[in-house]
Amino acid sequence: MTMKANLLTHAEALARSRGIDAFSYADLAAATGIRKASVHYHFATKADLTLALIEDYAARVADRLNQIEAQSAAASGALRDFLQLYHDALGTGDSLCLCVAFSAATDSLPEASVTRVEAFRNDVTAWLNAQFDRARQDGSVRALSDPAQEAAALFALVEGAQLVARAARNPDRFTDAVAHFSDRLLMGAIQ
Amino acid sequence: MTMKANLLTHAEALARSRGIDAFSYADLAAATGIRKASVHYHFATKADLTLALIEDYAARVADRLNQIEAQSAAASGALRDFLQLYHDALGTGDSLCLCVAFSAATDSLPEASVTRVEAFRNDVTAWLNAQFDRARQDGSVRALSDPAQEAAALFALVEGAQLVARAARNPDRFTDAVAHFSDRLLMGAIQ
DNA sequence: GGATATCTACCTACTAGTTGGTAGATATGA
DNA sequence: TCATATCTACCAACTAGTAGGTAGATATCC
Repeated sequence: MTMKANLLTHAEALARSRGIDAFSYADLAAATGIRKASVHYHFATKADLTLALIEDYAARVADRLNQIEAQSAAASGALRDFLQLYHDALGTGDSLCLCVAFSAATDSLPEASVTRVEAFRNDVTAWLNAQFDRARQDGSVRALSDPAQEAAALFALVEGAQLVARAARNPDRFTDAVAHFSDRLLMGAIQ
Repeated sequence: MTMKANLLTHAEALARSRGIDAFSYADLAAATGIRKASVHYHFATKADLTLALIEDYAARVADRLNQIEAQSAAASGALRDFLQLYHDALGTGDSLCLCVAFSAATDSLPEASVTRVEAFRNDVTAWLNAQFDRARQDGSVRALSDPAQEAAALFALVEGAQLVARAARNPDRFTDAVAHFSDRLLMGAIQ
């Protein structure tokens, strides 16, 4: 792995476990074994670093969502995988998805990153919307209402569930919070 | 108002709009017109300040929830007031409820405050649980499942909806995210 | 009543450490 | 030789927190 990729990996882990405000170039230098000035060589400012973080993250999540959509036989299956994805992002309960971490610290983020996070949120919500549209066709979600409404609600639910689970340092809290929604996903023969 | 109360008011506003990490004793001194050392006179350390903040906040919210419960003729009315309370906490979209702000910054909080926030979260969830129990009696919530499950889901939903609305600087996003739940609250003759 | 002592609420001036960021030298490999 | 990647050594600005002092209100004792 290149040092740049290595720095991004460590920065992402730090941002997700501590928050963007709560890690420094010194932390990053210590984690990778190079000097602080060398970190600045790869990411001139912290604004550059946060933007690289969110872009890298958004690309990976987009790939994963496309993959989930392609693999799923019904909307319910895709939504179940989506819940699993956000559950797994918690690790042992000490890590948030980067979007939650960034949303919580909007004020200390440069404008470009704020805009990029907003675009990411919109993309994920649009993906959820598409799944609920599918569900309207395949009938794999019980008691379905308006897809856009469902998408907004589910996105807020998983973000909030992550926050609660991480604060309690217990990933089971995520499962508890989404249980009611999970129950609406039908386990039809096709999935 | 005493200077101590004044400091708490400003500190709460700063914590809710910027986050706990993102305001300093210098900011607080500037906001209240006294010197930094005088802020330390009232709150010796930032740990003391955060604990005072959450205790003050928890007491006020508990009072408000008791009031809501007492005033409501049906569970659906209490839950509607609860949604309104969290909606209003957003202001014009630049402020979170203190619980969300503190949950997002668990790592930079002293242990005592983390514990206090956790207790607050449990209290609010218990209150929601009680409302869903009531709903089981008065039938004012449509498609009701297990009260504990509903409480965990609704709490995560409002926290996530706050995060999304604040990141987008638009309180309407909160309303969108909770719309699906709102629709389940019956507008019976008793409320 | 008047002296003494204590308390509240603030002050100026400081410390030790951290932050993001820079200048310029040096090593490494194509 | 030249670009890439690293280094040492710094900087100004900020952080929470401390030391030591003061004006004025309030209590206590003779």
